[in-house]
Amino acid sequence: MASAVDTTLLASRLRLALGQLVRRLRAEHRFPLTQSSVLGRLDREGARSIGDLAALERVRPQSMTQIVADLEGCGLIERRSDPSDGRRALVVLTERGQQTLTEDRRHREGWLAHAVAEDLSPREQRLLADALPLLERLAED
Amino acid sequence: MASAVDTTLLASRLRLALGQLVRRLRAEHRFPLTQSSVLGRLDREGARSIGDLAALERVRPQSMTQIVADLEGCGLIERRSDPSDGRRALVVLTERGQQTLTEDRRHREGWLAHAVAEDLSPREQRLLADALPLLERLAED
DNA sequence: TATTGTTATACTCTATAACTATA
DNA sequence: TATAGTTATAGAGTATAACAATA
Repeated sequence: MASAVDTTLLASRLRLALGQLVRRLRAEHRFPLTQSSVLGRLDREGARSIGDLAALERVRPQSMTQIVADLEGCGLIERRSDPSDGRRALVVLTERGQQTLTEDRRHREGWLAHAVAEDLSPREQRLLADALPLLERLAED
Repeated sequence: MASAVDTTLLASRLRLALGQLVRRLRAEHRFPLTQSSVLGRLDREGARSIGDLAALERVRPQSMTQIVADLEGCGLIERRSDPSDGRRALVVLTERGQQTLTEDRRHREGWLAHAVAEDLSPREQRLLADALPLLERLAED
């Protein structure tokens, strides 16, 4: 059996690495993290209400209103009123949003994808891919 | 040989997970990420100038000035003028900063350490620990 | 003149509180 | 009255620009 992991130390180093990575990402990417995240989610999962998006992205509904307004201003998403409930606004990707997202992916989403592709060996990429679901679980709940 | 990793997709999912994790961390921790990072670094590596800290944490010197001023306001660090260069200000942990840091660690640094300890199996903790150096390398350069 | 650090100011992202509209 | 969303405002965190002090 492998030696036990010091979870406190692990968390501490993870937090440090996360902070630096996010600062680098913010400097490199065209879209704020949450906006990018919302675009990707709409692409993968289809139309969503603002409240749903807020819950999924773990921001307040008021914050999501602003995020959606910004994306709408860029022409990347559209609102469609829910026919069954006049209060709800469904958010969908526009064609331009779809294109922008695809472009972004095709260009490897900038710095991070480049770093993953260039600085990590195939074996290390595999290791990171295996560990990623753990990060996603930690982020989920 | 294992199948090749889609680095674009990997980067995309990693970015998503990072965004959510950082939002959760920001909500859970007593110190902003960078302040916490600076305290930990001073503890591990000893006195550092403001310019050095800025470079290491990848923020602007002006931002580090503010961060150090906040930490000084809380009594967690002290400035000492460098006897060999009157321009430089060396930043050192105070006893209280040391205590605060130790406390924080002892309490598992809050949410993240708890999540790592509770939500991940020992095997998964090991996997995350193995992948962590990769994240640190990505954050480094 | 180059380097270290500070001050002043502004921008980005998200939060809280109060409000409107629909159910 | 409860729910979905918006508007207004504030706060944290970091950036850029202009400046002061020392080398």
